[in-house]
Amino acid sequence: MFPLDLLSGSAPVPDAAHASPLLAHLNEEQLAAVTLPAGHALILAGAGSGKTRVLTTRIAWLLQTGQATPGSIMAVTFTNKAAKEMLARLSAMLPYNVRGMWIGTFHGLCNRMLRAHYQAAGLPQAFQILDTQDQLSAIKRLCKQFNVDDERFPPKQLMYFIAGCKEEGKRPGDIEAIDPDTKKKVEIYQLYEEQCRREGVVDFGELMLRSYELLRDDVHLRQHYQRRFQHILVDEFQDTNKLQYQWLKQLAGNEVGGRYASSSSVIAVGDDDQSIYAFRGARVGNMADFIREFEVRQQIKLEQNYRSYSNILDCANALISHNSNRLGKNLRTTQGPGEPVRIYEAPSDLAEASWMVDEIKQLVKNDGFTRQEIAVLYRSNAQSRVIESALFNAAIPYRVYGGLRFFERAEIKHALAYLRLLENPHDDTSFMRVVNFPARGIGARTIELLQDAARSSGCSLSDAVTAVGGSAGTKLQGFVAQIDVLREQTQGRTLREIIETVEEQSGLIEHYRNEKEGADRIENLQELVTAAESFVTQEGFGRDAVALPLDEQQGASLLNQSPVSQGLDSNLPLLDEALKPPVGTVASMVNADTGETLSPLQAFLVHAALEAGDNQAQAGQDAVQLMTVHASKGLEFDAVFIGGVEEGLFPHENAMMDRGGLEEERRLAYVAITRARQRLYLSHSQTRMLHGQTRYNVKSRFFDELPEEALKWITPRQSGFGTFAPNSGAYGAYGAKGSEQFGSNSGWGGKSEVFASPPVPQQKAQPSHGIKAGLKVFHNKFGEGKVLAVEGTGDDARAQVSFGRHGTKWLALSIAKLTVVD
DNA sequence: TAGCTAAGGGTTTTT
DNA sequence: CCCTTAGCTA
Repeated sequence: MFPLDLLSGSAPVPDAAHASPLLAHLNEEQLAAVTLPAGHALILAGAGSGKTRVLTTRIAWLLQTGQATPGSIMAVTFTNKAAKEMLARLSAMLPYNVRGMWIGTFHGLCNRMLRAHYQAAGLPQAFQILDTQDQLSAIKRLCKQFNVDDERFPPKQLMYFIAGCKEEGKRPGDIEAIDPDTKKKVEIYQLYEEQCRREGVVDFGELMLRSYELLRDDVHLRQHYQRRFQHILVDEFQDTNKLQYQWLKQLAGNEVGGRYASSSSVIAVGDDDQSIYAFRGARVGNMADFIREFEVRQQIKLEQNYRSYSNILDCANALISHNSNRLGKNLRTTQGPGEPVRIYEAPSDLAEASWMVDEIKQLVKNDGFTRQEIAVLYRSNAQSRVIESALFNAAIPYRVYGGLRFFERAEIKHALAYLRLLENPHDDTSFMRVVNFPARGIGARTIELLQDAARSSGCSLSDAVTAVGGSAGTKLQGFVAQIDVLREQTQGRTLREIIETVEEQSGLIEHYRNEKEGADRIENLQELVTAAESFVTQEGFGRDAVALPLDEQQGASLLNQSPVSQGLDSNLPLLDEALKPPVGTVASMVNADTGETLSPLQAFLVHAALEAGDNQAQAGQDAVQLMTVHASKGLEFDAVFIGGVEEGLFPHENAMMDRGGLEEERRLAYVAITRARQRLYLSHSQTRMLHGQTRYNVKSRFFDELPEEALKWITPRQSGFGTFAPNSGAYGAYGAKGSEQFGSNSGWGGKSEVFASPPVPQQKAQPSHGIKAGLKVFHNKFGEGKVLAVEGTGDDARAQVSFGRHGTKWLALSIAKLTVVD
């Protein structure tokens, strides 16, 4: 579809590059990508093709060959994890400190830019960042204040609306609202913005949007950064949203007649087949737009896979080939076919889990797999429960990814709220969070009075306490006084001392000491102190910026040599911190206009908001890894189980609603499959407990899209058809031992329906229509389907029927003609 | 104001 | 089925 132009007509690669040990062991595709000549380029990096290696090696190569200086490079990633990995690999390759370089997440870099130019951006110097929780509570507060009907406008929905608008680059004034509902939402969006400005806070979307607007509207700043960043590298480009792409365009250079014909190079690295975040605003279309708008001539495909055996890759390739509008890519390996992909059909989710456990036991005992190299992946979190309990009962250590992260925990948020109030008493979100925690006898009524007072005088809650009379007012003033005392007490103390004092004096520690489940929370509060401590040392606080270690001096001199600086507008008061001697990330906290630095506490609060911390629970030793398919992206394991590969679940029924939903589900399956190095299991279950009721699922259509030659069905033959003895609730678990002797490409559980219809749940009264959950029925339009549930009686009776390809539908039995199939 | 009970709602998720 | 939240009562 697009011309693949491998280095043809390109500038000669500097000689030094060939001699460089950096480039050793790169394959042809990788080498081409690493040594791309200046100019915009797209690298289509397949799963397991060494994408991160290419990115980091490219940066190192640019620096080593003198084509770039550290200050002229910007590398953007999506997650902190990816940014950290890039930094770690780079610092291993380069002889100097890389922390001053502009390598980070979109939000991290926007934050850095806004800190440096807070005045131009119209922000207070020490603006705080709202995470999603904070944002929601801010919206709830606002809705209460302005009597917004939370039935018609649920705060969550308003939050999605506002975040969505910002991701599209839209301010309230940019939205064309015709219907009254949208008009109201825009009005609330406007009020929310005013509230944020009053309180001196920004949400995640605001970081991005404000930074974009700053570049768009300030020609000097824009030109400065455009001249500076000669090399822009973007990771996971398929996950960028509209605003992020626009932001990149501002940095990329001068738009001439709709084209980005600047001297800088934008290298976008991504994989359209692994785009799984459309639901949160990611636009795969940015890849095609990038090719068109930047007139990309250099496209390189990294298709050599270093992860999996070919049976696994054949499955992945075959599956994804069913998608349309792909940029086109086929993974290959030199590793040979390896083992077949095993497919298992279970009678129930319980049996599926218990089969997994047996199989895992075998893998560890007989096949030499380590537990931490075994992953169980699932489409939705709800599936983890059965698997967890099966693993738990078998005493197999496991670790579940996802859930609350460290800085999102309630006790941590409470402590942070106190800390934020020390910095900014007008932070009403933080005020509300802790004004009555631990309990101080300040209840809803008092808060209402306070909010009324604050609104009528247009001030913050903290300033309004004197306006509330009576004992309520006394209590409120007591709280504010307590914060003031804390601020006084912690003046000039180290970060560690500040946090310890706050945790103790606020009464948080005491409160959790009296709570029965409080021990963990106290431990976390102590962990917060530790986290702050390592933040201070790692990030370079407390060090004398003048006494730079040798590596940093080298880095500094390199940075100062930057030829880019000559092109910069010296009349601008701005100075990029990376052009000055770097002091770790602290440098990013230097305010370029005034030279002021954020205090360690301020910087730590920014860090806490921007990086929610580890996403994984107890870092147990050698544990089986459990996670959603989404969470598995970017990871790899020796053995992978993908459970619940069923219609309605994977592909998920809700995903089928929106356009392109099925294709995103398929990409999701593609991501899941390509996680496996050696062994891959796909399983589906005939019955599954969901929302308290048993559902009958047919196996996923994705099975039909896999190549038979690479598969092996391992469902054991049952003694007769008694698997579904009517009214029997429990199904025995199957031992994996010897199960494979039944495996064949066309055998049990394959293309043919093996098991009889599911059992009919026992019912007290038989409805007259004769439709019952579990029955197989026929519909003139949708064909054969399975009844999942029946509701109501008489003319109101309706049934939920899963029609496979046509999805799951609710049908009124008085209207729809359903006939029962044997 | 705090603690309990009923009701509602339940893809996927990073910053 | 199970968790979160809202509303109600002591």
